[in-house]
Amino acid sequence: MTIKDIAKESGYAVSTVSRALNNHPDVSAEAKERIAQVVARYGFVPNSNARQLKQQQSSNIVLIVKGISNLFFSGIVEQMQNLISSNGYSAVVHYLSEEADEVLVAGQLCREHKPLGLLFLGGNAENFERRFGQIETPSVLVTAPGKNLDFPNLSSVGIDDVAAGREAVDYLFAKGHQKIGIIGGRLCRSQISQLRFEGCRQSFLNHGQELREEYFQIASFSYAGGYRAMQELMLRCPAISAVFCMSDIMAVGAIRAAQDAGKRVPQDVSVIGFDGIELGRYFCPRLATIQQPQGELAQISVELLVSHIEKNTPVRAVPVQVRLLEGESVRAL
Amino acid sequence: MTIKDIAKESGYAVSTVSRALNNHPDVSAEAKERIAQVVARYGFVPNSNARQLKQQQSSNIVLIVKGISNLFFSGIVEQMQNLISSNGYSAVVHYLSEEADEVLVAGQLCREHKPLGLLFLGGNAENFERRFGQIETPSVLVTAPGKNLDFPNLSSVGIDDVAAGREAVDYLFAKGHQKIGIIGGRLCRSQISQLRFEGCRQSFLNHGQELREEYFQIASFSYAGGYRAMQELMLRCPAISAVFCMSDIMAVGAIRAAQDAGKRVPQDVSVIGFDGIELGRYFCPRLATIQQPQGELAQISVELLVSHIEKNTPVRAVPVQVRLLEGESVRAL
DNA sequence: CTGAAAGCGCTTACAG
DNA sequence: CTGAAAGCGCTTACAG
Repeated sequence: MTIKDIAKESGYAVSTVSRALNNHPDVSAEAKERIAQVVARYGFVPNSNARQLKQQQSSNIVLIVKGISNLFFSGIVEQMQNLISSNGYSAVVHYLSEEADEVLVAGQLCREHKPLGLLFLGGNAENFERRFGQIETPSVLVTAPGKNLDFPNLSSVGIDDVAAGREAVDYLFAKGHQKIGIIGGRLCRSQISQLRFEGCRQSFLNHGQELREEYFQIASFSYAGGYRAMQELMLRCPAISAVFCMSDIMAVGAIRAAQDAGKRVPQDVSVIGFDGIELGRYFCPRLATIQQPQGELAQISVELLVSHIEKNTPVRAVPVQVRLLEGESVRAL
Repeated sequence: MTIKDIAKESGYAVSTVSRALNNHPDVSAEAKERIAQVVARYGFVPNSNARQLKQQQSSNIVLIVKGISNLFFSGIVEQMQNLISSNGYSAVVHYLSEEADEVLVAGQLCREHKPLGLLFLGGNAENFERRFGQIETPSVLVTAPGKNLDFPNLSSVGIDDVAAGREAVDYLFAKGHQKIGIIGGRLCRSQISQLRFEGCRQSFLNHGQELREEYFQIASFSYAGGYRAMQELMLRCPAISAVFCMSDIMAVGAIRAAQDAGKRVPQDVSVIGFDGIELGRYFCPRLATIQQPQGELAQISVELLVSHIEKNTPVRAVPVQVRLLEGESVRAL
């Protein structure tokens, strides 16, 4: 069943059928009607490969997501998909491992599939600096620091990771904690870890302390990563009374490790996470966390992208605000 | 940059370039070499729209997933993506809401994109009975009851939901519980809920009880759904000492509701979940649950699909086994 | 408002 | 082993 069959069946030429199918203005009401009937009768759907080949682009917006098991991202992806559909485009999700070079992959995807736009969830500024210049597709970098990235087709939306990291540790100091541990990603490999760590350092300085190396423990962004890191930290620095984890998932793992070591949270040790995923509000104890605004992130990114695609509006770097959720996992000393 | 440019640059005809690109046997080593160099120099990637249009099909295997926030599915999706890539195909994930008709959407996707194969994660037998006949693409129905579905291009892989539901409740009886509540999906709309419920009913009968209607509470498959359902249940049947939730996510919500009502889990009320997601092993208390074998489900489904595509092996209905994880959320009375 | 025709970038018989 | 040519199913100037 092709457009040719529809043409034959309806008595119109293929060009007219094509125009009717695409809602072009100059098609008579009668032609529209008759063609619609035939289309409906056969449940015809145009072959998108042919259409896209001809048009030299698809109607797809590709989401490039680093880490499928990232609960924080999956909440955003869900909302983005809805927004993209309601704008008349199709969302295609492409998952990458944490280590993959998202910009390299994006370049290949563009040549292969000619998407209309790209949404990067997570990503490293270094990769963008190195090879984003080759990509001409309108893009938005979401929840990754896009500062200093100056490309005519790259917007960014995200929080201030330094300020957010500082806020987390400030909160622990405000609650009277003095021995504060940090669990986060490898600084040389994860830019957000680096920035949040810098925020921690500032908070320590502001409170008259220096952030000693042994108080920081590297972990992968997973339950198991948080678990092992907390074990290490408790062993190495048993005096620690509070820990800041750079993701809620890590915080869940860390809390479990504390409990398995016979410590209660928050009575014996306090934990604050980062992201504000839904799980945190059901976990026991409810997670204290720095919440990123998922809804805003999704909405602003899609808006920026769509208006760039449709109206060629200039790119922007839009900051969004975090919010401290107190939860139940931090106690005042 | 097209195959034509590569042809010009390398001095060969487009047909030779195409053959070289696709690793066809009868291309001279020299031609292969020279063409590969040009391809590498320009970072050329063939336009997949053109290729797929010509070949009348893509190299895509489409995953149709009901519910993006379904943690149980996302674990499987991750593994499937790896397996699909390592078999030389590309995985495309398409998320649907719980209410969508997956078979209707699949039909459209097939006409539009001509995928090589379809993997359904979740789905309702009724939808398949009604319109799967129109789909000719090799397919596998994963983790949804495919019994009695007799199509020459539909395999299925999944657990025995009746037996699994029975096992969950049997376990609670074995631990001495007598007043047992059930939280699950709407029976008329969710087939797995129906089957698991039937298993519960059998367990009750085997233990000389009848499963009374008020002991069952409908919920959506979410944290919030489990939370509200547990509130209802505690209000309506305060004598209940144990609850079986038809998903781990629901169980997390239910436990939180119990604790917010001042009850400890498992001391005051026991909870067992279903699925065996990673979170359950870090939640406090560790979740008792009926674990579905994610790895096996992913592996067997992809194997069935690929061998059907490549060697036209006949379809099969493969059962997999669940495993009871005791966790810490159920106590013996 | 409608139709005939060119062409998007590939693949693949067919001929040599 | 290589090349010239047809054609996949669409869209879109162009002509009328």
